[in-house]
Amino acid sequence: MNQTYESLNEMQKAAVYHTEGPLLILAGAGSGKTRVLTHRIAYLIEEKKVQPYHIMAITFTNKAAGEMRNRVNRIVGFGAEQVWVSTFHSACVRILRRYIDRIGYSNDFVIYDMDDQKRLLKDIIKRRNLDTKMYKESSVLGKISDFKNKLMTTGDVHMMAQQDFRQAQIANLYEDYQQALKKNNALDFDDLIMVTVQLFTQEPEVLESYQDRLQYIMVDEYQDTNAAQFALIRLLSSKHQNLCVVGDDDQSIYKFRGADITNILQFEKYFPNARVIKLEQNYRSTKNILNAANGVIHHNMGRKDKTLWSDNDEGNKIDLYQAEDGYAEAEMIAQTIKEEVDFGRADYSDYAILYRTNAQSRTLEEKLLMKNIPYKIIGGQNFYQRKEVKDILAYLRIIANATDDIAVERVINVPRRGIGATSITRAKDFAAANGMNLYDALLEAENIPELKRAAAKISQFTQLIEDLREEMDRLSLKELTDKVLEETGYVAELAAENTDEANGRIENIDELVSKVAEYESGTDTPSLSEFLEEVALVSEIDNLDEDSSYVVLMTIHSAKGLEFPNVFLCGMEDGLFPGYLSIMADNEEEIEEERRLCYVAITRAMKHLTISYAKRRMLRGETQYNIISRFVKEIPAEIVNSKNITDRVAAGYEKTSFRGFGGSAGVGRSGSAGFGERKPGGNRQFATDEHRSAFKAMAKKPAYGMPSQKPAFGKEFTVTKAAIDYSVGDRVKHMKFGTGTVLNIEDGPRDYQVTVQFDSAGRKVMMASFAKLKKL
DNA sequence: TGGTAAGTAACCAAG
DNA sequence: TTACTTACCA
Repeated sequence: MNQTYESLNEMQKAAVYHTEGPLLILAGAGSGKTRVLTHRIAYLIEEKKVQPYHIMAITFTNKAAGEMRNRVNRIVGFGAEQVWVSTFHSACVRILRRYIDRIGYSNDFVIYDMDDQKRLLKDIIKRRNLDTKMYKESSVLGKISDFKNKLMTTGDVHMMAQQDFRQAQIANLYEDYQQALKKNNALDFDDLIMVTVQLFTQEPEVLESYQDRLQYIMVDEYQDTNAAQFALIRLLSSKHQNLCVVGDDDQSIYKFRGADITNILQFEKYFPNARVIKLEQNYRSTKNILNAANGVIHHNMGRKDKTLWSDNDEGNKIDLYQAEDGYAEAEMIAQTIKEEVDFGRADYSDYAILYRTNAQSRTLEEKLLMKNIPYKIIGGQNFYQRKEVKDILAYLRIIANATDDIAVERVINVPRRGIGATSITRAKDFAAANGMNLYDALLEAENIPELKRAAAKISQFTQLIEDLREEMDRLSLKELTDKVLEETGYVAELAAENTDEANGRIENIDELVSKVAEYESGTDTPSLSEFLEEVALVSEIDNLDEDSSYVVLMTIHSAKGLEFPNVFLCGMEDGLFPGYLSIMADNEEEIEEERRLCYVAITRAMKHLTISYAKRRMLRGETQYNIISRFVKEIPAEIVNSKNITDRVAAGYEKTSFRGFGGSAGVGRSGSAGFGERKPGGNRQFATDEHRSAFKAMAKKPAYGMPSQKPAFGKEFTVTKAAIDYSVGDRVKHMKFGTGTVLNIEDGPRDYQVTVQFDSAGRKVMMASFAKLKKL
């Protein structure tokens, strides 16, 4: 036996050697599952002499697929590129591009993202004359997504709705939406999976050809699969039965997008002869970190019993900081990182800052910027979802697919051509009345009497598109894109604006052009539609580069599957994490999902975990007072090193921040709107020079060092204890939360801490002086 | 009829 | 705090 496999532990070996028949690998966090998967592929090829062509590995992100690909290449060498390593979505696109015409679609379909979906559905809701308050696109879209994830057709939904009026309306919307997609020659993300399943069920010989090809199938992050994905892999593997899934029920955190945890909990039911192997040895984290994670996750019921253990050192205790507010928390994090890097104890790339919601990134970003710490924010808005990028892509989409109404509507008046909402509506009505696509209607503009003067402008637009389309074959993709920019005058308009924001947008467009060029030179047979497809399927995490030296900021969701020597887990407050909604839901399952998320966060850390929370925090414009997260309390106290924030950054924080930069709530924030880095969108990464200039730009902003901020310990901090006229048991009224009962009053150093059980808003802990409670 | 200013609702997480 | 709708003016 090749010594490659000798480095594996017994359980890992068992998983690698079990090649025939269904196999469920329950792989705890950091237990080396990717290693097992790659070695398993190597083993199949080298020892079992399976043709690489017969092996498929499915992951959830392109990044994970790329990594697996590299690792397999490294172990196996020649032939490995034949292994099909892919995400669910790209695998389905590849299958559909080839065969979707068999079930009545066109092979050159486009892929709609969330934004496109919303636009499409919004229109449909309007056309059905429904109250847009009652039927919001996002919630209807959520329902439709659920239907598709469960493989429910419009017929199924109608059937289910029966005499439920609202449900029937939603079924109608679903039906209209599917029709509209088809008319636009488009599929949404969920369709990619569902339609592939439909293809396989309706066209057995297509299915069989894939079954014969894909004799060994492996699925990573199996706990995140939904019913449609499960159906897909079940179909594919049903002939040869060599399905190996790897997952961890404790890390199932995507219920909200349809992940069905029963896929993993009941795997043995679906595959009675399945072998189950548990990987419980963790190679990633210190004992303390692991114990913290175990302490938390053991509070969940209904999980497969397992306990992660480790041979690693005990390591440091978990640091726990309490901060006055979100700014102080961010300051602490930035300061700690800076000190440790300056001392040469670590590199910036050793750090990740994790949070529950994307909104938290702003404050952190601000503080990192001030301290010249290079960072990268993952998430928020994907590069390809930014307005200007989507606009240009829309032009390309129209050129590739004239039936794409959404793209047409998006840019028909961008840049301004004097074609207003009314004209567009009239054109759309005309198109709808005649069963045409919008673009075809536009071509007829001269013959639509209602359009009057707008007709000429519309013709100019269609002429522009027709010209571009005509040149398409003569030009490279890059040239075509340049041509679009030039002919539409898009960049020219932005350039004329000459604001920071407009210039940022131009930069993004330049970046798009280089991505086009990059794609073109890196592909044998580049095509516009393939480029658009790639663009539709990239995720934020895909462009995380481990080799660059920057601190990474991201949500816990994005962090799944990654690891970092040092992790900051911030915003650990009830109401933020676990989220307000999950607490309100009064449903233990929701809290359990949040708890799993917390488990994922903790287990990202290899050596050092720092948890922090703030006494008060600005959230969508108002200050909130939250108590420490219940999850923190579930970590065994003896491995927690509890510190007050001032211990850590006493000098740095109190002297510079309070006075100069407004560490207090309210001040400082206002400065963020204008500095140089504010190109619209999410991904920013700073080299030192950019930092410096951004810093300068920021320093100029009057908001910083505002005179209104009284010398240190202004009124924000030295609160005279309010004379309170209520006591425990009294009924009180709060401006926002309404009426409630006082549960507890604690005498704090600066103020009274009052716990109130509100009748509708739930339990809140607040400072008496801020809460301004009125006795009833 | 199209563009702009004030007013209002929203925010969890993502391929 | 921000993104988007409604009301209003040219």
